[in-house]
This record gives sequence, C-alpha cells and structure tokens, in this order.
Amino acid sequence: MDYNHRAIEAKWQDRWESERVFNVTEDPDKPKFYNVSMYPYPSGELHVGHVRNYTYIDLITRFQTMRGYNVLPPMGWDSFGLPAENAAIQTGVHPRISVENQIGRMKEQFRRLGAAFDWDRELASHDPSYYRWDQWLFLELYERGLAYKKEAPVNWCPKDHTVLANEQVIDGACERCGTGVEKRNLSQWFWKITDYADRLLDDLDDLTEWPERVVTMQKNWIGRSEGARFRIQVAGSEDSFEVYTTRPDTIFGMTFCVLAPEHPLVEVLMKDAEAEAKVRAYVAEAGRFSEIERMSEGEKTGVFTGRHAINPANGVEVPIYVADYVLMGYGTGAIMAVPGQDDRDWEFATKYGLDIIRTVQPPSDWSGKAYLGDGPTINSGFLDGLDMADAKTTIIKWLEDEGVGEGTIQYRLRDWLISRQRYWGCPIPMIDCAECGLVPVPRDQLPVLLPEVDQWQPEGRSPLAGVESFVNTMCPNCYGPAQRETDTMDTFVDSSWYFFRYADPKNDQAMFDPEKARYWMPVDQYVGGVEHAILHLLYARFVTKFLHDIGLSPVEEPFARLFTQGMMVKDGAKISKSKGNIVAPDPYYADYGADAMRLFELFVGPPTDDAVWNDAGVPGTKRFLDKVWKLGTTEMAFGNRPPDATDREMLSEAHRTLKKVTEDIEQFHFNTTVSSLMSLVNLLQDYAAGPAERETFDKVFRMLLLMLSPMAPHVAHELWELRGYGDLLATERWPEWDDKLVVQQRVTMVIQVNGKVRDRVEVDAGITASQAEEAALASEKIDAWLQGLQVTKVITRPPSIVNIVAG
RNA sequence: GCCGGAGUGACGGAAUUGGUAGACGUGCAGCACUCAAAAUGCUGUGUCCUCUGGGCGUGUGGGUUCGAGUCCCACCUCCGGCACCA
Repeated sequence: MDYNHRAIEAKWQDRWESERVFNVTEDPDKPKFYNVSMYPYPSGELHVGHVRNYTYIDLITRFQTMRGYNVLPPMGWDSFGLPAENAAIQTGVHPRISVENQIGRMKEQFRRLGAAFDWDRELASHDPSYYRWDQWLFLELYERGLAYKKEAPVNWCPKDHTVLANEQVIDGACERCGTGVEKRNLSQWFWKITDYADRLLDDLDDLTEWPERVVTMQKNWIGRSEGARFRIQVAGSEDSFEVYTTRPDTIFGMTFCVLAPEHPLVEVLMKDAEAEAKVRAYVAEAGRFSEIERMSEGEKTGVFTGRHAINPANGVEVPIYVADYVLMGYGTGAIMAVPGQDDRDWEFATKYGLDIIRTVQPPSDWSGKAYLGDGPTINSGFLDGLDMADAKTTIIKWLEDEGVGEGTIQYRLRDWLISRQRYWGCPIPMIDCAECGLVPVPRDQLPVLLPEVDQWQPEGRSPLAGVESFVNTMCPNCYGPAQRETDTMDTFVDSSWYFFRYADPKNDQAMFDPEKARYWMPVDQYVGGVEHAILHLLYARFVTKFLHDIGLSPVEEPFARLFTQGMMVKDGAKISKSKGNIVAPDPYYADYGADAMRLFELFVGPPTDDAVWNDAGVPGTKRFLDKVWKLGTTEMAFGNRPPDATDREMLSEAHRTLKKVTEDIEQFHFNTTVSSLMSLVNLLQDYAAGPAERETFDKVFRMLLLMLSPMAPHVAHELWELRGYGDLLATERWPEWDDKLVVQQRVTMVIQVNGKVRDRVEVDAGITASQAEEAALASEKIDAWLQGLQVTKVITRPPSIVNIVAG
C-alpha cells in the first residue's frame, strides 16, 4: 500500500519548524559543523537543478547532526544584481518588489523539500542592513589604498549597458547575455586584488579538500610567470620604454620591438615622424575592434613607427613596431620581439621581412620556425654555451648590475573592476567634491541608501545619475555642494563575505562579531556549482584575507572543504530559466512527495557529474519508499524460534550496509548510498517472507530508518514514530557498525584455470591458502578442465580467488 | 596550442584502487493476480554459438602480469578550463 506522502510530509515539516530542530547557537561544548550552500539569486523558479544542490546540503546537515555536531545550515539570497534586475525589467515590476515576492515563493519550495535551514539567520544582499557592510568594506579597502578610481580601458557590454569585470567576459562576450564586449575608456572603481596575488596563489596548496580542478583553474587564472623587466632606449631621443619577458636569456635574439596600440609612447614616437599618418590610422583601426575580433588569432598586423630601439645587451638598433598582438593590459604593454624563440614573433617577422636570429641551438632534426625548447645558448656573447636556466640567471644579474632592469614576477590576474552602471546594486559610498576631490562617506552616515525610483532601465550611465535628490549632497569635508558616486557595486561584492554575516546576521554595530566568526569559521563544507570556480571563489578568498589582515576574520581561507556538484541537464542543455527548459519540483512534490524527489536526485548519478533529468526517475524512487513503508507497516507472522545463522547473515548484511553508507556519505558518493539501501531492503523483504525472527527484523529496520533519515526524512520519521522507536528521528544518534558483524562467515570463492573463471565454491571466510588450494583442486569441474594439462603454478588469494596455471 | 576530466548493456550508472565486469535502478519481454486495465509480485534481460556447456566482450592498437575496466606506451572521440599573457 502506498503511503500518504502529503499528510506525512506536512506533518514533519511543521514539527521540525515548531521545535526549532535546526536553529542553533554557539555551543563551546560541541564540535561545530558549518554547512553552507552558495546562496541562490531569487529567480522565483526553484528547479530540479537547485533541488539537487539543496538535497546534498540537507543530507549533510541531517547526517552531521546525527553524528553529534553542532551544525549550522544557513540560507540567504543573492538578491542584488543583473539577474534580478533583468527579470524586473521584463515584468515591469520594481526589482525590490519582485525579488521579495520570489524569495517568499522559493522559501515555500524549500520548505516543501523538507530542507533543514536555520531561518533565524536568513539574509538578503539587497537589504540595507546587509549592504551597509558592503559599503563599510569598501571604505576599509579605500583607506588602505586597496580601492581606487582610475580611467582605464574597460569591458563594456552594449546590451546590458554596463561595464563588466574581466572575469565576466567569456570568449570576448558578456557572461550574461552573450553580446560581444567593446572596449571603452571610463573612470571606474577597482579593488586591488593583485596585491594579494601571491597569497591567493600560494595558499591554494593548503586547500587539500578542494577539487583539484578548481585549484588548477584558479592557478591558471592568477597566472604567475617569472621573467625580467628592463628599459629600452629609443635611438636618437631621451625616450625609453620598459618591456617584460619570460625569456630574458634570448635578449641577443631581439630583432625588433612591439608596442601595444594603446601604449602612451606611441603618440610621442609618431609625432612629426614620417610614418605618423600610417601609425595613427592603424591605432584608430585597432581601437575599433571589439574584444572578440581582437583576441581571435587571425593574421598578425602591425605598422613600423620609423623609429628604432637600442638593445641594452649589445647596442644593436632594431625597428619599433606598433601591433595589436601586444596587449596593453599585460606586462608593460611593450615587448622585445625574438622571432627565433617565439611563435608569434616568428610569424610577424616572416610577414614583414624582419631578421631572425636564433639564440638557442635547436636539435639537429629541427624542421624550422621558432624553437621554444632548451638547448645551448648561441649568438649571445657572454651567454654562449649556457643552458636556458643559467642564461636567465646570468642575464638578470647583468641587467641588475647595469641598472637597466630586474628579475620580476608577473601575474595574469588584474585588479577587480567593481563599478556597474546599473540601478539594482549597492551604492558606492563616495562623494565627489569640486574642492576636496573624492571624499568617503563617513561611517556614521552608512548605509548610503539605494533610492526608490521608477526608472531603473539602464541607458549607458547609472540610472542613479538622474535622481537629483540622490546625486546632490554635501561634502562631508568642507560642507560645500558635492555629488555622490552614482555607480553601484558588482554583485560579487555582496557574495564575497556573506558567509561571515551568517555567524552574526543581526549585528548593527559591526559587519560581524569576530568572536562568533571564531566559533563558526571556516565553513566546513561549501557546496555549489563549478561555474563559480574562478569568479566567486577567488573574490571570497581575497575578501577573507583582507578581513583577516584587519583583524576581523580568524581565518585566511574561508572554505575548508569545497564540493562542486554537476549540472542538471535536459534536452542537451543545462536546466535554467534562460534556456527555457525548467523542470519545477512542485508537481513531483504533489504526486510522489519530497522524499521520492530527494531520493531520485541522490540516485541519479555521481554528484560531481552532470546528470540528465529523467521523468521516470521519481516514480522509481517512490516505488522503493512504498516498499519500505509496506515492510514497516505490514503485520508479519514471525517464527517463534531462537536466532540462527540466517538471522546472523541478515544482521551482518545490515552492518555492512551501514559501513558502506557511512563511508559513502563522507565521500559524497550519494548515488551508491541509495543503491546500498535498496539492496538491503530487497534482502530484508526476502528475509521477512521467510520465517523471520522478530528481534532481528526490528534491529535491521531500525538501522534502515536511521540511514534513510538524512535522505528521505519525512517517511523515515513517520515510520520511526509509528513503530515506537522514539519521538524525533532527526536528533537520534547515527548508529555505529559492529566490526565483528561486518565480516562475512561464508563467502563465494572463484576458481580460475589460466585466468578464466571455471567454478565457484562456498568456503569459510577464514580459509588459509593451502585450504583454498585444496578446495580448488577438489572441484570436479576444475578436474575436468585440468585433464591432460600439467599444473605449473597455483596462485591463491583466500578467500576470494584461486588461479591455477597449467599448460 | 596548453592544462584538466571522461569513454562500460537499450538508458542512468556499479565495481574493497590489480582478483566473479554489468551491483542498484529505468526500460523491455514473459508469467501470476484481474472480466479488463492500472498497481503489485515473480522470472528473464551484454553479445554470439553447435546452448545441462562454451567463445567473445569495458573507445582503438600494443605492452606488463598468474590475472587488466583498473597499471604502462601510442592513438581516436567527447566534455570542461585557459589562450596573441610575451
């Protein structure tokens, strides 16, 4: 008989809530477990992809609670930013209203999932009591020189009408809408994450509980490279420019230099030069290209400036080119070109007929083109004969002695551009005064409230710039008239520290109490999508390090253990609102119940992998739960007899399952956890059909419910109560397995002849090697296979296998 | 191009990290119950053959080993990340 999931699920959701089972406070006597899932943006459409994520988190919460930890499972809302604003633009409803409605809807969906969250600690980033501390953080950074405003070529999305961070440009297109990104020169706020580049890189080695691939992605993103910087003199002038190279050892092979089109020296060099018109045209052309076109590796183009540079190593004069394959944003925006040892320089030199000098001896079978490998240095004066490493250290020392350059480390990471020309975000707490310049808003005037407006559509400048009551203010310094900064902050600012706020969500005196953070931090388990491997996780690490440096955070790394789950896929695409292939959980809650839904999400495949949504899945796991229900509620005729070997085997099976389930949960192998329980139930069903013994059945069923509790909590609770095992399953202790029972007494041993399975026999688990061999040779089937053969060797691995080698 | 990860039945996926390949589930087929269907239960389900038995089988080709899905070498395909970063 099927159980009434609607009534049961509602009943237990009420009880967990009214008895505040998952609301926690700091308890120094209990070990803590801080369990956080990446807070969602309130789209209003919780779908089966989200449900997968929150089922995992909920399973951990319930499991660790049963293991005796003081578990904090908070939940909040990433409610500022483009997704929420774009949704609001579509519907015409104010973002605040729509976001708050959607939060209500999603909370209800979480409730119906049976998700255990400590709702007392709920937070939302659009709440002034939250974003006030974004502003406070901004001021702390500003005062330490880590927030600065500067005019820079920035990524501009023409569709979303906003600037994007480097991290938000994917293949030259806007991360959100896919529109090609343009370059614009704008005055913008940056956070100086590059000051932390070395620490962000080095500390990755300590994150042993992070997926290796996320660590690798962050390493690549930070992109540390070692090389040298040195100054190059322009021939016949006082001007000079600096270049960066990872191959200073090839300096004698420099046959030309290249400046990026945006390099400030270009303007100086071409003044009154013969080539001025040509160079000017080229620079203008390069500026018109979008990021996509600029980055696509087409044929290289460039133009000779008519000027020459002097190689500091040997005084040779080489031509200076302007070419857009050199990027202003990396290194110094200028390079020494060594076509003999660099593919790009080779291509350029070949096209424009420039000299090529090899400074590293290629192998004899080298077919041509640039040689990037190691080898003895040639054509290089005092470096000749040295290998690459020695040549590098020698030339760097020489550059330093001569005072023209130095060994240096270069990062690919750029400073974090946080300004956004959008309405729905946290206002930047700065004031521009004609007399005093940029003045921070005094802390006692925080928060700078986001004004309520009717026009929030983006139009190229921040919508706030049109709100006079907001813009016009008084300078806190000289009390003269002044204007507020009208850009808002990147949403990733909000999400870079919210996990600290959960520890102390209502504090109106400070961002959070360091003592509370000391208890809860670091996050013991962080769960989210791999799409945040770079953006969010890097920013959160940066901000945590900063908060540590100013004495607020007890830790330098926020997330001790990270789990990145795969996406839920349907019709070949990630399930998402923008793809229009949303599968909502509600019909499944209604028809099969949250427990069946949860179980399918766990069972669908390895949590790290993408999983394909399958409509037949939830009915399947419901079938399993009905089986458990039937087993737990049907009156059975127990045999009136003492326990025997069959009962021992049943109990032994349960303990083996317990061991496997416990270990699988710890390792996030949830799919096999579910299949183990299914196997146990199948066996228990067979057992119950035979002359079952009451006490054994009860022991096993109790264990089954305890194990099922974190996965399908509602039905497990109901059966727990019905069978009179106790009151509230959620706070019961996770059982311990008995090692004596885990061991099997009788096992099947495989007998092979020349590596092929020829027979199987039942043997005692404690069998010795010689007994195993004896048993194998005693088999009639084996005897038949050995007819006419000479046994040369017998390999025994008791009690699992015996392999007889014969020829 | 560079750096990761993965290729196992009709499908999702298991396999003490070198020891029974295909657990568990879905689907499919047959049987039972039913007037019938659904639901439920039972049985079967990698492939081929001369079928109480046996051959072959984990992307391809080689290798190591008593024994390879698992280790080594070469290759193919797919997915993810980075990429004119000097």
